[in-house]
Amino acid sequence: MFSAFALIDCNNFYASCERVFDPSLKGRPIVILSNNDGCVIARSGEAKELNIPMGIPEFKVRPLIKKHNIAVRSSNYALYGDMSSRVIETLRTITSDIEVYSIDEAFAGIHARTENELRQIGFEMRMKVYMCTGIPVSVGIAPTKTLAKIANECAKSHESLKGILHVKNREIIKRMLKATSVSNVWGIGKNYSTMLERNGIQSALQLSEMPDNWVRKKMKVTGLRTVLELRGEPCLDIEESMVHRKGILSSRSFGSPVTSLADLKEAISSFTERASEKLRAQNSVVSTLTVGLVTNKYDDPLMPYKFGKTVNLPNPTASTLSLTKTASHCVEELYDPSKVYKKGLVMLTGLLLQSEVQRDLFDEEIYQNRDHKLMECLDGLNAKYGRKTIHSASTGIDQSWQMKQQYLSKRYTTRWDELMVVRV
DNA sequence: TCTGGGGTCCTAGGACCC
DNA sequence: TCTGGGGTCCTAGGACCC
Repeated sequence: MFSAFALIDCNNFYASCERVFDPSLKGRPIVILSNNDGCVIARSGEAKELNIPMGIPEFKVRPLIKKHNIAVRSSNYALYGDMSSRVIETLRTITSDIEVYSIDEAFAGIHARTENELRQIGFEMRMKVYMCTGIPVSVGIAPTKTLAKIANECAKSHESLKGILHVKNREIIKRMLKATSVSNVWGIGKNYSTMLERNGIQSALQLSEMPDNWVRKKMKVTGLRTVLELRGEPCLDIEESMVHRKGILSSRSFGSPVTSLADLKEAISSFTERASEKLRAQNSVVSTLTVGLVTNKYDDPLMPYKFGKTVNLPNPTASTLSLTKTASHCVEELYDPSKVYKKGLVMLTGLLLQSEVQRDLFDEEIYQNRDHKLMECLDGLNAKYGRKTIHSASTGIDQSWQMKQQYLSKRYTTRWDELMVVRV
């Protein structure tokens, strides 16, 4: 029996999603902007070729966009999220051993009787996902996750490989690592690659040949794991369920600068509502809430621009009502009328499973008793009739702080009223 | 004019305990 | 001059990912 790790990665995922529903975009360069239409966060192959950098503010490439008639879209997470689940569902028909790693990537454990069959499985994944969803994917297959990541990169960048690379023996692995720069290794970020290059280490192969204790000292245990994986020794396994997150963050830049306390409270209420929905979705309660307000960090780089307040909750809860109240108090304490706010955030940490919570001896109106049923009812209605059917009045009506989404495409797969129209 | 939004893991150091 | 020794828990911050 032969086993290996496969990494399945959607090619230019956001751009590909837009293309599935708008064929006029085929062959045309596309960029997708971050929330609030701030930065470029995804590009089609054509846009990459035009040297539009990842993460660049949109206004800096506006001339280029005009010049090359580049299509621009706001992030449409309703669409991308749904397409992502369809890709995963398709993969699950091939193997159940799947770890959803991000919105556009999944690891799979694959097993076969021959080496050749492993590669066949990769082909099947690629074909089937494209047929069922219209999304092109690349597949890298290798003895460890870290090597599968690199194999995937190669599969994507070398046309002759037709979107799939299976590295099975030492020779091929060595060749691949020699051609991979250390900064492109999964787990090696900007800081480590600068440090490594200072020490004369440029390729992934060189890194894999460094002594264990040196790596351990310079890059901690996580770095050592990466190196072992490069040598073909698996340290990371497929993690099938990541159901319970350890922290929940809900934050947004405002569509336009906010100065009034009332607007801030609305915005923070709205973020709190969203965060507590996520909290209840994983059957947890929270014991620590942090509210943050952010001003423009580019105004004066020497001045503080982040202001936060953290509250430990005596009774862990998942009630939107009680969390919103606490968050509002935090805003009142943080608020400075002389400041112009750009962004707000709500962070929930110290999450506990609801079933594990210790009840407070003296508090009779704890979450389990009172708000729990109300929240259940509210979540039920929103699940049935769509998000925000019922929501807290404290989140405001006109929501002038809402983010900009000037170039949003339709939610083709999740809204009846936004279905694609086909002419006959 | 204009600069994203989520997450994870690990470690060092302080607080506190006996 | 000199100030125990061994733990645990928590938090902040740094590193990374997409």
